[in-house]
Amino acid sequence: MTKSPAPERPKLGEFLCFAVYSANLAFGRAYRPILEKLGLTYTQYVALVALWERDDQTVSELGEKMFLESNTLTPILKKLEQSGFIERRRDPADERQVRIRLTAKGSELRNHEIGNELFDATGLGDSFFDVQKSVAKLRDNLMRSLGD
Amino acid sequence: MTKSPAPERPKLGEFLCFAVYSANLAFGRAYRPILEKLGLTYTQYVALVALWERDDQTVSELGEKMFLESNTLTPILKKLEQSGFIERRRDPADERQVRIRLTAKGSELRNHEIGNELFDATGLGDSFFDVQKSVAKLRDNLMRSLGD
DNA sequence: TCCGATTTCATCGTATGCGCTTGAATTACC
DNA sequence: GGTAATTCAAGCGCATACGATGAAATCGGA
Repeated sequence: MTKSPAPERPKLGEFLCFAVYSANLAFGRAYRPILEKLGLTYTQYVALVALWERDDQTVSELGEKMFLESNTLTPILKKLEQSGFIERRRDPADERQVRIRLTAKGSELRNHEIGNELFDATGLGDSFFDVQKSVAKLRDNLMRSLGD
Repeated sequence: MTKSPAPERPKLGEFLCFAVYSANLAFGRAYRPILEKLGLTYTQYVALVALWERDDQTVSELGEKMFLESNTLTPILKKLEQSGFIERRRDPADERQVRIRLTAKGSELRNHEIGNELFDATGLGDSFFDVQKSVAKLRDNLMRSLGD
């Protein structure tokens, strides 16, 4: 959306949703060549970051942090398993759940300093953190508005 | 990425790219039920907004505004044509180019006030415009860093 | 003029996202 | 304690994104 009192002819450049959409495309393009060298896609990388934060999560837990459902996550996790970054195993205590664990190969990547070179590319300087917080808040507000 | 002096264990919640990624998911989910009623997907809607701003554009021109290439845009525009929102026609003066024009049906939607109800859902209040500008700037900086 | 380079759109294969549905396992409830 | 409801992962179809490639039209220099 644009703003509360909408202009007669809304312009793409005034849409917050489009700014977010296109910034996401830009991040995807910026990350791709970096992650490609490691044999990772962006979403796979996000899953690894979530697992570095806490290992041994179920698909749902991981999905909650990534804002994804199992139908999206399952194929991604299977790829990560094929590539040897993680292990997928049914929980013996509750066979409905699949627990995701990092392998040694998956843990190692943690020290790779993957996206740091992109800090400068954002060109935000000191406002980096403010923008990060604002966008996270925006996301949380939108997500909450869906749940009601 | 997170910040310049990286923490030992980067947390998902500190990533600007993840904030943008997940906010984009949230917008997609917020828009879906609204656009569904009109028989539009989000990307199709963006294409229409760009055409409302200026009608009769080539695929490349539209792609520049939407930050998309013809390989992504072509199937989307074909869908919009099938749905009767636009017309696709080769430019007689240069048969390489395909010109995109709104149909009457496509023009009408302009007055539909589509995303305005989402303004409140963002929960940003007065900072809405600042966030919009910051994220657009972020996108432009990232995109520029790719072009060099 | 002629032919190679460039431009423009389109096709193909891969990887998400998501709604819908299925199927297996567990829990709740009478 | 047996059946209904719930939970959880996964399968399927559709709609983007994008790199690589192809094909047609145009351009430009010898």
